[in-house]
Parts: sequence; C-alpha cells; structure tokens
Amino acid sequence: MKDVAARAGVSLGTVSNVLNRPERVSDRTRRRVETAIETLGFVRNESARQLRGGGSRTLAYVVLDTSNPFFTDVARGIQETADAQGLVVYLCNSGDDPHRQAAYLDLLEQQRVEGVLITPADAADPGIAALARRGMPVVVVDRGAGPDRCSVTVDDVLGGDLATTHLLDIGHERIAFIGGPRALGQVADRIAGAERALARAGRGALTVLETTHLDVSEGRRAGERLIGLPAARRPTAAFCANDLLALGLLQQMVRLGLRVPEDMAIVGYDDIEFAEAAAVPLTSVSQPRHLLGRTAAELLLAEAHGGADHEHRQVVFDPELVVRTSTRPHP
Amino acid sequence: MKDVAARAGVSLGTVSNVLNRPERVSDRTRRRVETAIETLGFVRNESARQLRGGGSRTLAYVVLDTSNPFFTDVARGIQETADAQGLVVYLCNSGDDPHRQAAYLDLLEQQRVEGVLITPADAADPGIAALARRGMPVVVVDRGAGPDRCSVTVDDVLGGDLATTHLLDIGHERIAFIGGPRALGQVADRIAGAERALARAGRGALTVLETTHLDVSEGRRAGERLIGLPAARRPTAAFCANDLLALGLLQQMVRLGLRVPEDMAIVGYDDIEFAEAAAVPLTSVSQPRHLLGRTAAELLLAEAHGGADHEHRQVVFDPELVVRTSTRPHP
DNA sequence: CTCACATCTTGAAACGTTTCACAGCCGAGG
DNA sequence: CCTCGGCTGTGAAACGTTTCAAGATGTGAG
Repeated sequence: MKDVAARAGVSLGTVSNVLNRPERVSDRTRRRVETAIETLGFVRNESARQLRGGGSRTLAYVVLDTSNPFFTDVARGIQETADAQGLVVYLCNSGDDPHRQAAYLDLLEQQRVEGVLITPADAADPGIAALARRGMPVVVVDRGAGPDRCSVTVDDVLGGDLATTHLLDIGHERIAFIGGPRALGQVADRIAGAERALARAGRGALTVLETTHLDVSEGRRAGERLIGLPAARRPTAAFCANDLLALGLLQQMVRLGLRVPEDMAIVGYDDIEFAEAAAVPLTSVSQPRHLLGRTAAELLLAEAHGGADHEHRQVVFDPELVVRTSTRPHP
Repeated sequence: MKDVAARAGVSLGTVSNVLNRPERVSDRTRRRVETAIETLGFVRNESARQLRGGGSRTLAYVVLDTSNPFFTDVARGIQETADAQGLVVYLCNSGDDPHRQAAYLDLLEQQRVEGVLITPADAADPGIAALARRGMPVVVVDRGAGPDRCSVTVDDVLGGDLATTHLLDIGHERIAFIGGPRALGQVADRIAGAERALARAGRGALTVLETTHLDVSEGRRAGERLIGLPAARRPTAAFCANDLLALGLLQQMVRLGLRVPEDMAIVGYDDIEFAEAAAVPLTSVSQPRHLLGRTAAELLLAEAHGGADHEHRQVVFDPELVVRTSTRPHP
C-alpha cells in the first residue's frame, strides 16, 4: 500500500480510503490510485486488515464427510445464505475423525472466523462447548444440541413413522428395519418412529436387522440375511436407515432374482440423487437438506449479530416421503 | 498475550517463546505460562502471527462441484498430503460459476494462502494467470494447462480406448458412445480414444449419441434414442462418458425390460461408488482420483518451496478399466 | 573471589492495514 | 475582507504477534 501511495503521489490514508470509502475521495485522485494499484498488482493483505479490526467475513462448516452427498447439499444451502451476506464459507472435512475435527476447530478459532457450523464427529467433544464459551457463534447441524446451543435437525421419529405408515398403507404386514448401529441417535429415532406407526396400526413388532455401518455392502449382507429367513416369517417390505443400505439391498435382490417391489418392497432414507437413479427407483424419506443449510447459516448470523441477548433455538424440520417404484408395482 | 504475560508474571516475549520454541524456556516458567493460557482461555490470533511473517500454513482447493464424488475423492488425496505437512486445506466450491471462482481466488490471495489448487470452471479466466504471475503457486487439477503451469490430469484418450477395446474383445461390433457436449475436452478425448480403438481393430465408425449434459436424465433419454434405432443398426453395447449417464441408461433398459448385459452391454466412466452399487454392477473406467489429489498437492508444495527455479510439470496418469457385471453375463 | 560462559528472559521494532482527529483549501455569505 | 462550512487529503496510533539483540542470572573453572 505504501508503494501504491508513493506511485500515486498520495498518502497511505488516501489509498485506504479509495479501498474502503471511495466516495470520500475525489474522482481524479481515486482514478490515479486505482491505476497505481493496477500496474503494481497490489493485493490487500487480509491479515493486516483483520488485525486492525475488520472482521474476517468468513464462516466455516466443519463437515462430517464431504463424500456424502447429503452434507454437500447442506453445504450448498449454507453457502447460498452466506453468499447473500457477502460472506465466504470454508468447508473443512473432518472425515469423521474427532482428532481432525478438534484440529480444525482450533485453527478456525485462531483464524477468528465469524462463526462455525458443525456436524460433529464427536458431539461430546468439549472443544465445541469451549469454543462457544469463548464467544464463538456455533450452530450444530443435523445433530441435536442442548438448550445452550443453536441447532437444526430433521425429525427422524416422524421420518420412521412416515416410511412405515406408507408400507402399512399399501398392505404390508411383516416389515423389517435395516440399519445400525442402534447407538446412532438417528437410527434409534427412525426405529422409534417405525414402532410408533406399527403400534398405532395395532400391528406386531418390527423385525430389526442391525448393521454395523450404513453402507452399501451392509445392505447387501442384510439382503442375504433377509432371504435366509423362513418364508413364513420373512418380511415383505424393508425400511432401510439410509439409501446406501437400500441400494445394497436392491442390488442383492436383483442378484438373487427377486423382484422389487413384488417380492420385496424397499424404502430408503435421505433421498440422495442415486435413489431416483436406481434401476428400480427407490421410495425414500427426503430431508430438506438445502433448507437445513440455509436455516443453520441464518441462525449463525443471528447469533453473530445478536450479541449477548441472543436466544438459542433448536429448529426441527419435517421430512417428506417420496414414493417411487420400489414400493409400487411397475405401471 | 499481554494478559497471559501479566498473569504469569513474565514478559510478552516469553509467552511467545512458550508458544513457538518451548525448549528455550525453563520448565518452571513454561508451566506457569501454560496454566495462565489455560485459565484465561487464550487463543493465538492467527492474523497477527501471519502478518508478522509466519506463513499461513494453508492451502486451498477451488473445486468445480463439491457434490460430484469424483472431486471429493480428489480433495481427500489433497488433504492427505497436506495433513502430512501440517498444512490445512480449505475447500472452496465454485459450483461451476466463473464469478464465484473469481471471487474465491481474490479472497484466497488476500488471505495469502500458501498455494491454490483449482479445477477451473472457466479455464480461460485471466485471474488464474494473474494469480500465478504475482507469485502464487497454482496447480490445475483434472484439466490441462500450458507449459507455464503445473497440472495433473488423466489420459482420457487412453480411457476411451480401454473401454472400447474391452467391448470389442468380448465380441461387440456395433458400439455407441453416449456423452456430450463434444465441446468438453474430456468428452472429445474419450471419443477420440474410442475411435482409435475401433480403427486399430479395423472396425467401422462409432455411433455417437450426443447429450447436452453428463447426468442421469440424459442417460435415460439416450436409452430411449437407442431403443428407437432400427434393430439392424442398433448398437449392442454403449460406452458412456460418465457413470451418471450409464446409470440412467441402465435404469431405462430395466424399465423397458431389456437385459444388461445380454441385450445391451454398458461401460461407464469414473467408477464412482454407485457404479459398483448399481443393480447390475457397472463396468467402468476408473481414474486414480486419490493419487491425482496427492500428486497435485505435492506439485504445489514443490512449487511453493522451489522458489524461482521451479520447473512446471504436467503429470498425466493412466486410467484403468474395472470389469463388472454390466459387460459380462451373470455367473 | 573473579571471570567466562551458558541459560533464560526482556523490550522494542516491525509486519500492513484502518481509523480518526485534524489541516488545507475553496467558495459562499455577511 | 473575514468567517464558516464542506470537501479532500494527511499522519500517526493501534491491532497482536514474532524476532532478535541485549540484559540478567546462574554455574563452573581458575
């Protein structure tokens, strides 16, 4: 900036004015400074600016897993809101590693970002609470949070209920739930929802096939287990805790020569892009991912601007059932 | 830091030493400072540190589209290399929008990141060249670059050749290429590779079904067009420019009651996770995504440390064919 | 007891901005 | 002719670190 000032024959302060309040500078001077900036290839040093007091104009989203389309859609919603405010979003991929998550949180705090959105690998990480205590706005995304924090989630109990009610409606009596481990809050909630639907309809218990992960290969394995059951007890429909399981299950059914939905109806969860693209398009429970992200970002901004009198809110959205071929006969 | 120093009863310089060269401080003092840091909840201000001369310890990857699994895998490779060097990677999603891309580049330069990896939305953006001219290390990922820049790519001509040769090998004579628009370098290269394979085998011309995008719905549409062809001329195999097209095509075949691979063999490209998870697991051309990312990051670091005598390199990797059920009969 | 030397600590300069009180200048009004 | 107010532009302080030369303190040898 000193060089620019010298070249334009003005003072440092004037260059700064051109950059930050151009209306306070006469046209002639402004143009002179601008050409100096141009020819010298000057680029403002953000560190210095920030040090002097300007905010960082930056948010961060610490994502659980960037390779999961669900989260990248959430991220897009966040970015949209941030964009509208002239803020930039840094995506940090914790890869479900609490250690990496902690490292990122440290770094972001040192960087003095305006706020942190996080889908925690380790929700119990005391680093999150500590961060918030020191005054950093924090919003938890797609995971519950206590009353002392903002969060946005989707009602998984309702989702489980919707899926199961749909299967009951189209006449299924023996329904399997596929997913796990049960220790995951979301899995437990979806099971609870399914059981609620069954109870309301006065039907028997849910057959739960617990899996170790929520991925495609576990879906395939669940398919084998399902087929292994005696025909009299074998479920005619499966509600999967996510679409990856459902895709794996579908694949296994096709491989074994069973028809979907005639021999086995399948409902997934998340409604990822590939649910619709599957050979038999999958019925799935869709979450408002985009809205989730936008709302999270809005809460964060409210907290950042609200100061001490900010009220923490826990927003819960309703999922929606998207019915496709995997639960209805081909036309 | 001043507060920490006061509380620990030492000077500012000593606190800094504890943070940066703890071995130069006596154990007693160090412990005193550390507890002061702890109780005060002190967090170093990265801006000030950077301003004073420390580098930013930060790389950035400006991604074309975070929702494409291909790029997130590349990103993981980048992160891995960065991690090993104690660097952090910021993911910036341009969403294929040249304007957003330019905004990110500006910001990253102001932020003085150590280097930028980019899969450009607009390869011709003069901002990239300008950035490099001003001394910022830049590596182009998955897109070609001139000799004055480092880049990492995969040989798409070879990929097209591999896919087509495989189809020829298993006895197909009429082969369709599905993909577009042709203006995309990668599409053109894959077609060139396919034609090279055909020419080498002394076979006739490729049937090219050009699409407007590389997505699932275009794959479905291509399936309809394929079926509409007179049986005598109808191809028995399709080579799709990416897996999304292949999945759409597969879906349409299933819907129309055609068997894959018996009635129509399908080869995809990219080998995304869902290629293997499809009802009929897809044969696909796999790119070394992870390696792509790692190598890109390594080139970037070399450029960052190499100084003026750095030699720009354009690294080209070979793709690999992964054969699955969609081009071979069920067992 | 003194000196040389090693170890530990200190204080001030420097990094590149922004901000703010203030100085020049000019034209208008009295 | 003087004063006042409105524009422009200026210069120095401040932001929170790191670094480095130099000071303080302690140790061992002679």
